[in-house]
Amino acid sequence: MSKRVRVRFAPSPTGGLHLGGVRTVLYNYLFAKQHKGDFVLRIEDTDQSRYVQGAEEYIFECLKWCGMEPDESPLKGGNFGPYRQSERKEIYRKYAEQLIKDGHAYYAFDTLEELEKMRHDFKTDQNTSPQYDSNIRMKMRNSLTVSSEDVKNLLEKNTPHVIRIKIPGQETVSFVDMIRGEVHFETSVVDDKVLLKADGMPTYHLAVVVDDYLMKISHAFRGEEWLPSAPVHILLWKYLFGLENMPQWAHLPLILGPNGKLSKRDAAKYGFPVFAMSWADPKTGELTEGFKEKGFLPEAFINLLALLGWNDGSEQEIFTIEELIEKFSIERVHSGGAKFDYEKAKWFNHEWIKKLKIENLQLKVIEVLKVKGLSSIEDSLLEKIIILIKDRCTLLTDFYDQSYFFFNTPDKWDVDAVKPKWNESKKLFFAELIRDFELTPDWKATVLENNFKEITAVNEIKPGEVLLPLRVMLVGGKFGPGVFNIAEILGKEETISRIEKALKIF
RNA sequence: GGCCCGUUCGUCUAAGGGUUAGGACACCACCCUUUCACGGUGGUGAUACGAGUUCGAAUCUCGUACGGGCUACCA
Repeated sequence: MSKRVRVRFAPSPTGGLHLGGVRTVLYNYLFAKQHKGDFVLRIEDTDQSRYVQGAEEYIFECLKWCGMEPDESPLKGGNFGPYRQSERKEIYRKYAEQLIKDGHAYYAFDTLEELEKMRHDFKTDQNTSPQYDSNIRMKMRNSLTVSSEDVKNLLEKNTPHVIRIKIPGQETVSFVDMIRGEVHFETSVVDDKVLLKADGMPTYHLAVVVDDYLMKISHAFRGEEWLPSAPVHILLWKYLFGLENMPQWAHLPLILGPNGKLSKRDAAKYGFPVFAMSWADPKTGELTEGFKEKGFLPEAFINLLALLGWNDGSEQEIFTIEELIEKFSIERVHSGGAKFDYEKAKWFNHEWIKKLKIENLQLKVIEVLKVKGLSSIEDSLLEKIIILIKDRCTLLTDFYDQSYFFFNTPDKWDVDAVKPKWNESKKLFFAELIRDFELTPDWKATVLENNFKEITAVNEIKPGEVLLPLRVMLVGGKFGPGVFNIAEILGKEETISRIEKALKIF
């Protein structure tokens, strides 16, 4: 029988959560939900020098916004805690020492300067970045080269040291990746990675293996950048817990920017977000805008991310999270990296704005308008406006640009659009229009349009000649939905007052 | 440099040896629209290259080229 599905997302709290990270969460989440398994959030904060205040809370916020909350996490707890690696520090040393006892690891006392010297001294044209590996380890200062007596002494004197894995010299390490199939590595080109740092904290390599074991992780999905260190993890599994207990791996393709791996620089350079939510660096104060703040719906964000490297084989592109849970399959994830296309991302959002129920959309629009200083708008009024403009909105922020004129009487007009053809007969026309509107009992767009056309006919004016001026009078410029729809929503009093006000200027 | 992964329209991708190589975004044209959008119809546009296996290759194999990742007491 197969074991319970348990997956994890294991970010380190160092800053904004980017697209690739969210997609990794998503694939983990979909897989867990589809198999009625558990989705664990583990914080990998073993490098205190890179720890950033607030980054962990920020990650929780992002997952919440995306609607992918973990079943177990530092916040929520669970049966396999603690879920912060910094709080599990004591656990790792035991395993590292076990490895030493079994001859799979050793103490290394080399200082940072000595390591640097090694990299410099052994550097050749053939080997531009020498590694601490089976060829070099015997030339360094470690428990393989120093007498056991001296090692004991050094340890007793609390000499700073690390524990390194002893990678076998000639061995082929293979494993089956759920996306890539069988992958092989020669151990002769793998280096003796540090497992336990001088500060007693584990490195990623040790921590990921120990925690995946202790947390009973069944499937481990992570970014492709981890593929080169997979043999280290495989070997650790073999030495520590047995290959038969190892989770199944899947290395997800990278999400690329215009030039290689997507980065924060791309965001600044090309004007699209890379983080799920805005992130303010507490040190520099630098603010990077997120998809949420840019005006994306979480449904659309999830949807576009899911399709970046995966599809269900059909031509369907718009998926709800429920559909994704049902149809997702890790085997159909691509092996090649995907370049992020912001135009397509916006298209997804547009589709979702059209698809979303008005009630749901309304809540988001209220937020957007509030940010712009428009609050306490009557619900039924807002609903009418949303229905009228939603097809022309791609981002949630567009709802402001497409609707502010309903709430603010224009005080500036695109006079250039009107003035050149403005004349006395048009003035008279609008005077008559005002009189007509005042007497109109049924304030409906269709009625207004009919009356408008009748008056143009009587005055022998082409409707097109006065339609644009009317639009400019009502909204200030050459934009917006149908003029009579706008007038209907504005109401009789406001419509007439706007015409009168503009008439004084034109 | 070494190791690993990858390569179908500009971009995301479909096609489990036999299709006029399909769809979506973007782009272009036309239609709708007396604003701007939305929408509709159509169009331009791809199997990196070279060998092999096969009656037949985008699909399998090998090589080349190109792209990406890794090469820290970072994750």
